[in-house]
Amino acid sequence: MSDDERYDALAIEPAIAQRWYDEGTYTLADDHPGEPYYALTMFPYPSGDLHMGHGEIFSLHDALVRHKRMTGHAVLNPIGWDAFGLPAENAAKKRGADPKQWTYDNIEEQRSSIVRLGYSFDWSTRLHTCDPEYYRWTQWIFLELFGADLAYRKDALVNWCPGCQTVLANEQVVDGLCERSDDPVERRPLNQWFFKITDYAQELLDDLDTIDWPERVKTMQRNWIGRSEGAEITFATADGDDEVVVSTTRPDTIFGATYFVFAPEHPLVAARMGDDAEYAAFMDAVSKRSEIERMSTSDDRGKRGLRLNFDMTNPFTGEAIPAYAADYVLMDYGTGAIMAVPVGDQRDFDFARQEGLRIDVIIRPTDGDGNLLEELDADTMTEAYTGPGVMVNSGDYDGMTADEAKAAIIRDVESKGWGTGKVNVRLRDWLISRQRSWGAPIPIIHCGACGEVPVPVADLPVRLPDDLDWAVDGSPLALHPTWKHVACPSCGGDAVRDTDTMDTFVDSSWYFLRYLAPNDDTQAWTREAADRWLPVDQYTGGVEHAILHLLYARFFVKALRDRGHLAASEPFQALLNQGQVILDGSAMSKTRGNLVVPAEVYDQYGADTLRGTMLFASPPEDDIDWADVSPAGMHKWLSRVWRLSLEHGMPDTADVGSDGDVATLRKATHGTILAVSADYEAKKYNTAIAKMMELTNAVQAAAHAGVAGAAMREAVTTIHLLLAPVCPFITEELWTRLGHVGSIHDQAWPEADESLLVEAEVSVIVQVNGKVRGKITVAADADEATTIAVATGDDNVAKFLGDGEVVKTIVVPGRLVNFVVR
RNA sequence: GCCCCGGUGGUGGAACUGGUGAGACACGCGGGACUCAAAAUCCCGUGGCCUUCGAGGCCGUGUGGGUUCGAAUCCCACCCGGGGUACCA
Repeated sequence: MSDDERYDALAIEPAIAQRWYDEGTYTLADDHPGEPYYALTMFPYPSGDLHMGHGEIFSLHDALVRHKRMTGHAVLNPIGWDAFGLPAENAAKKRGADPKQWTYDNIEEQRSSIVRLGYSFDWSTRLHTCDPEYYRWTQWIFLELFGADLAYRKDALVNWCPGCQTVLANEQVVDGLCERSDDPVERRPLNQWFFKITDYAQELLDDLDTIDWPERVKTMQRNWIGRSEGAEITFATADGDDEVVVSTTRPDTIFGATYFVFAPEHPLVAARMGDDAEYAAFMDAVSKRSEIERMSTSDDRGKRGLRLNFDMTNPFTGEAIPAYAADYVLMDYGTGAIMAVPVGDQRDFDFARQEGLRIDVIIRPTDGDGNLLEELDADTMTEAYTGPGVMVNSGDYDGMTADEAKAAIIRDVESKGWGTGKVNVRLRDWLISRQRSWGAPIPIIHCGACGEVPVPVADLPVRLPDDLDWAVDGSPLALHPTWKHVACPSCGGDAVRDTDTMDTFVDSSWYFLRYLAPNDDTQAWTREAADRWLPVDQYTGGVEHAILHLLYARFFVKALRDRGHLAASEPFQALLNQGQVILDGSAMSKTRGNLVVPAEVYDQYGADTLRGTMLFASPPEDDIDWADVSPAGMHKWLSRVWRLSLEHGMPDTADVGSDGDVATLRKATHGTILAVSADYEAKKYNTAIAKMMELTNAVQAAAHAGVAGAAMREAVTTIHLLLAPVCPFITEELWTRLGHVGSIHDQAWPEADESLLVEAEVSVIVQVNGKVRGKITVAADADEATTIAVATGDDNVAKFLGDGEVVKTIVVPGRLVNFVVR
C-alpha cells in the first residue's frame, strides 16, 4: 500500500476540522426539520488549554449529538465559556496580567483545541459570561429576583476565606475548608446579599422525582436540602419574663426534656448573662475553637457548656429545667435553642452524662412489630434510644406509639397556642456576594436617603471599569477611586454602588437560557424559544457539580418560571455524569506532574483516536485510568477500518463469493446495525465500539473467504455510518473516498433489514441437573417434544442421563433444555 | 456513625427482565507467517487444575450461607474499595 493510501489522521483531520469551523457546518438553521433536541454539556472554565476531562466529556457528548442528528433530530448544541472567576484575578495579581486578556487567551486556546478535536458545536451560540453583553442579563436576573423579594441583604455570620479574600456560600465550604484554595474558612459577621433559595426547598425536593438523573445525585440533593418534620414549641423562662422558641423533630419526647440548651451566640444568653466573668471566658473559649474543630469527625469532640443564671419551664410538665449554653447547638440552624431530651438524643445524652444531668425515661422500646422490649434504665443505659417505642411517664400520652404521640402532641401544642407543627430544612439561603472584581457587579446603589436602590434596567449593564488596579490588597473594585460614586437613580443625591460582585455560580445558573438568544441585545431570551427548547433533553458533565451548580440552576428556573419568563419547572430533564480521567490511580494535576493533555494524544494519533479511546475505555460513568487504556490499540483498529474500506468498499454491483459467506457477512452487518443502535440509545458507547470491531473482524474473515462486491461495500459503509458519531474525521474522509456525495454526518442512521436475521435453526443448551452437558441444533420452530428428543440423543447428554429417572424436564424454547434426574 | 455505589482473567471491561458451555471486544503476553533484519500487517493461543489430549472432567464472578430445575444476576450475614454526608435538634 502506498503512503497515500495509508491511514494518516494528521494529514486529513486538521483541514476537515477547519472547514467545519469556517463554514459553520454545525450551525442549527431556524427551519431545520426534526424534533427539537437540546443537548448541553457543562461549559468549560478557561483555566488553560483543554485537559483530558474535557476530552472525555466532549467526546461523549459529541457522539450523542452526532447520533441524534443522524436519527433525524434538530439538535441544539451550543458552546460558551464560564469566564468570570478568581483564577483570572489571581493570575493578574501574580503575573501582572489583565484578567480579561488572560481569560480570552485561554478561551482562544480551548476553542482551537475544540475545533481540532472535531466537536460539532454550534459556534453561532458562543458566549462568555465575562462579556458585558452577557453579564448585563445576569444583572437583569438579579433585579428580577430582587423585585420578587428573592434577593435580600442581611447581617450574618458568614464563611470567609482568608486566601481568596472573599465570602463563600455554604456549598463552597468542604470539611471546613475553602473548596478552591483549601484554606480554613473563618466565620465573620458581615452584611451580604442572599438569594432566597429556601423558598423553593420543598419544590426542589419534590421535583427530583420528575427528572431522569443518576440516583446518587438526587440523593445528594435530598440530603443537602435536608427536610425534616417536627414542631416549633415555645418555652418560657422560669421567671416568666421571656419566651424562647425551640425547634424539634421529636415533639413526642417532650416529657423527657430535662434541660434546655442555647447556642452560645443566642441573644437571650447575652442579655441575661451580661458581663458575667465566667460567661466571658466561655465565649472566648468557644470562639477560639475553630470551625474545623467544631466540624471535626472525631467522636471525642467534647461539648463545651455553661450553666446559665436562669431556668426554663417545660410547658408539658410545668417543671423548671436548667438552662445551658453549649456549642453543640448552632445559632444558624432551627431557632438556636433546643429542648434537651437525653434519653432520646445522643448529643443530649452525652452532654447530660458529662454535666451529671437527669435522664428521664419516657419511652419503652418495641421491636418492629410493636412488641414490647425490655425497659430502659436511666442509670445504666450507655446511649440514647432512638428506635420505635411506646410512651411512658408522659401524662395523657402514655401507651401511644412514638408516632402517635408525635401527632397528638403537635395537635395539642397548636390548640394550646404553644407552637406549631413545622417542617425544617437544612438548606440555607444562597450567599452570592463576593468581595472580588472579576465578576458581575451587583446592580444596586446604596443611597443614604433611599436605601437600596436597584439600578434601572435601562442603565444595565453596570460595567466593570477598564482601569482596575489588580495589584491592590483587597477588592480592586471597592478600592477604585471613582467607580462607585454615582447619583441615586431615585432622588439624584450622592450615592455609592455596591462594590461586590456576584458568585460565578450565578453566571452559570442561566447560561443554558442565554444560548437561546446569545446575540439579542433587547432581552435575555425569548419566551417562545425557552418553551420550545426547555428543559434540556440531555445534560452531560461532572458529578462535582451535583449540589452547587445543579441545585442553583434548578432554583433559577423555578424562580424565573414564577416571574413568567418560561414554562419549564426543571432545567435539565436527563443528566449523565461522566467519570474522571485519572493516571495511575490518582487525579492528574500539574503539581503532581502526571499531566497528560489532549494535544499530546491528537498530535500523535489524531483526534479520532483520542475520541475512540475515551469512549471504548469504559462505560461513560466510570473513571478512566489513562495508564490502562491504549490509544495505540484504537489507532490500530482505525487503520484496519481504513485499509479494509479502501480494499473492499469501492462501488460494485454484484456479490462475489459463496452464497453462504455472503449471507454470513450480511447477517453480521445487519445484526450489528441492530445491536449498535440499541447501544447508542443506551449510551453504551464502549460496547457499541466493540460490536463495530466484531463487524470489522467479520469483514476481514469474509475477505479471507474471497467475498467481495456489494455485500462488502455494504459492510464497510455500515461501519462508517455507525462509527461517524465517535470518529467523525476518518468516516468523513472514507465516505468521500468511496465515492459518496456530501457529508457522512448528513446521512440518515442505517436501518437493519431484520428479514436477514431470521434464523432457520437455533442452538439449544442441554443441561442435566443444571449442568451444561451438550449443545444441540434444532429448527427455530421446533416443538418441545422434538427438542427433547434431539437433546436426549446427544452422546454426552445420554452419558449423564445414564439409567437415572428423569423426574422433571424444563424447556425454554430456543434456549435450553434441563433434565432433572434422580 | 449514617446514606449511596461497586468487588468478574495479568489489565480495561462483556454477559437481555435468573436461562446459548462466564470472560464479548480490546490491551498485554506467548507462538507462527512475511522480512536479510526490524517496523507494519496477517494467522493461532491465552481463567486455574486434571486429562486416556476427545466437540472430556473438576473448580471458578470478594467471603460464608440460602432460594431455584438453573444464580455474576435474587435474599441474609460478613469482608474490602470508592463516593456523599455529619454536633441539623
